[in-house]
Amino acid sequence: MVGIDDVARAAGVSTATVSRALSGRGPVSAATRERVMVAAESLGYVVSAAASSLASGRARAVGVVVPFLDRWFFSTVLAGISDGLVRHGYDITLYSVGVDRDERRRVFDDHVRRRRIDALITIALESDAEESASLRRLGVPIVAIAGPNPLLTTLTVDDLAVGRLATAHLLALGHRRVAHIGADAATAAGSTVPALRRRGFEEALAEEGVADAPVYPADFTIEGGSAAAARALDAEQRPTALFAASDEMAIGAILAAREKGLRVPDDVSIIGVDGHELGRWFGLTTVDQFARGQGERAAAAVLAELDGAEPARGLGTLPFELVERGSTAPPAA
Amino acid sequence: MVGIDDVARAAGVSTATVSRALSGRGPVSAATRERVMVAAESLGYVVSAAASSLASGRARAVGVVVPFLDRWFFSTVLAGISDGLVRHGYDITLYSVGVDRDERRRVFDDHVRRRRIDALITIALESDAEESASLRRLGVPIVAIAGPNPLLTTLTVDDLAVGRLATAHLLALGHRRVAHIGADAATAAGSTVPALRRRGFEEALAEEGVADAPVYPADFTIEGGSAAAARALDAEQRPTALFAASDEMAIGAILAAREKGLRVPDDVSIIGVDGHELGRWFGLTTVDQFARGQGERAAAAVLAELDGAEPARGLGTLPFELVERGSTAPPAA
DNA sequence: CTGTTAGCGCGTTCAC
DNA sequence: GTGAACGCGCTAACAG
Repeated sequence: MVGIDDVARAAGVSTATVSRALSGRGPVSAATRERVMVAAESLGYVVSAAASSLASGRARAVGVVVPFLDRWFFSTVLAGISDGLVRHGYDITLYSVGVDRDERRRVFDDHVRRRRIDALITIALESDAEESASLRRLGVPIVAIAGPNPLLTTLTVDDLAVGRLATAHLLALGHRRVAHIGADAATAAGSTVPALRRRGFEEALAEEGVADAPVYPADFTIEGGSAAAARALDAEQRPTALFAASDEMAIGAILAAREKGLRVPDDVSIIGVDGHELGRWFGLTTVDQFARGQGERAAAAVLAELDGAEPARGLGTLPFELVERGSTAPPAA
Repeated sequence: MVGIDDVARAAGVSTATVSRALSGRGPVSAATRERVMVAAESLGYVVSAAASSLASGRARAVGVVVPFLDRWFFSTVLAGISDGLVRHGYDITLYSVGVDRDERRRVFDDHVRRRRIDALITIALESDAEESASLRRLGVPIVAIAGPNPLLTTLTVDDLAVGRLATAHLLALGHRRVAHIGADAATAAGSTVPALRRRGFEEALAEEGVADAPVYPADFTIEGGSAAAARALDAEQRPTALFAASDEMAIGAILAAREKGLRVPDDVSIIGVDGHELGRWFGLTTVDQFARGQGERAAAAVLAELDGAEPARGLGTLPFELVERGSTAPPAA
């Protein structure tokens, strides 16, 4: 392997100078730098990340923790993160964790901790106090794309507002028999993304005096959305509108409606949340949350902190926007 | 930071013994190992990956290179890889590269090379001789999920056969006016996945004596598939069946057909390739290639080589299977 | 089975 | 602006 001393010899300087010239930290005359770079290039030298990291404490790598890799939202956010980070020369170390608490502990306390990373980004992890503390102990900037968490720097979509916006859209069209597809009663108690969207739904309805709107729990997949919608549409008092807490569920709902011979939006209006690329093909009205942009912003936030900026603890508010397509309309008279 | 000597002191042994006890390499008495592990646990010690990697040459990390993160096939394969690797204690370093040759060079020659990884998995990279050589020079096991490449260990789907299978299905149903949505003429010359699928299409038709089947180039997205299908279905001699080289394009084709008021499969049969989870919702007949399984197999192959197995150069053949759903049927009389 | 010792390859003081 | 020397934290011989 060609090492730093090979380059030093070839350039007729010391290893210290090579290090300075190549890393850009510390003073080196332009001429020397040039000679070093030429020598390094012609020898095909690249620093050893391990050695560099050990000696400097920096790693040029950012850890990213996701709960799922094969769901649209997460892979899209990840793509945004990658874009933002790669341009600045950072590598990504990927950690995929499930919901199992012990597995999560193991990933955080072993894998993440032993690998030197300069910063960490988590997506939709909803870390409790213990996990947050464990993360902070890593001693690196952390950006969590998740609900507000005073213990971490969070990039947050106001999902309560998202839920209200979607519901308000339905109400404004004149719907009063509305059902929700999303968090079940148990999780609704917490402040996870699904819980907040559901609560936004309930609050918006309450303000309008609409009571007893049913909620059909589902797991955020097309399949789950379809099954939940099927139940909703079979109800005695069939709802005239459905608010699904994700686009994948909303698409499932559209498919379920079609299977029942119901027309969207004539017989039932459907709105989702996400801005899934598939949405436009279904004419799905949705609240777009710009997933890719979230990843890019997380990357930018992390880079800013690495540049010495103060951690913007809990300040990052992410945009969202109602996108009206054809799946919602006033209820049939 | 708590280091190995803290543990050594706490356990009353040398650092070498701690290293041996914790890594499991080298002889340690059960009693000593136990004491070391307790000490490590109570101190919250974890090895420094950088130091360990520097000293041992191993990194407990595998690099994964993908061309896209936010397309179903790639994120699904990645999920499979992650599953397979994480269970064995390996971390994943993720590299996302575009098609730009210079960018690819930079990623491979700088990022991948400087970071110590124990192995590399590439997905759909179709590396030319130069890139393959550059990869081999890394000196670690490499598994490429891609077309056969004598320079690398490849896990290959026989895409020529896939193309033939899909086309044969259409022919067996009695279709003779068939069109393909996939590789354009320029790329069809090569031996990329799209090119092979297209050639399989052409060969199967030729054998059946069907000539001049049109090909409509598209970019493997729903949108591209939809646009290509729209052109195909507007043709003078409208095809009775469409073979799209990916499920996303096939879904686009179904949507395009619907928009034109054509019924699938009554007016036009459509078949895809992939096994995209969405397929079942569209009743899409397809050739499933078990994306997640591909990732798992790549992980297993890499782990086997790391365990000392011989690189199975170019032997890995991946399964595929015709999945008949409702989007194909005999042509209308 | 265990301890001692010498690096792994580089970044960083500190003098010059 | 540049070089010498030390040490980052750990593992791999080698002795014992």
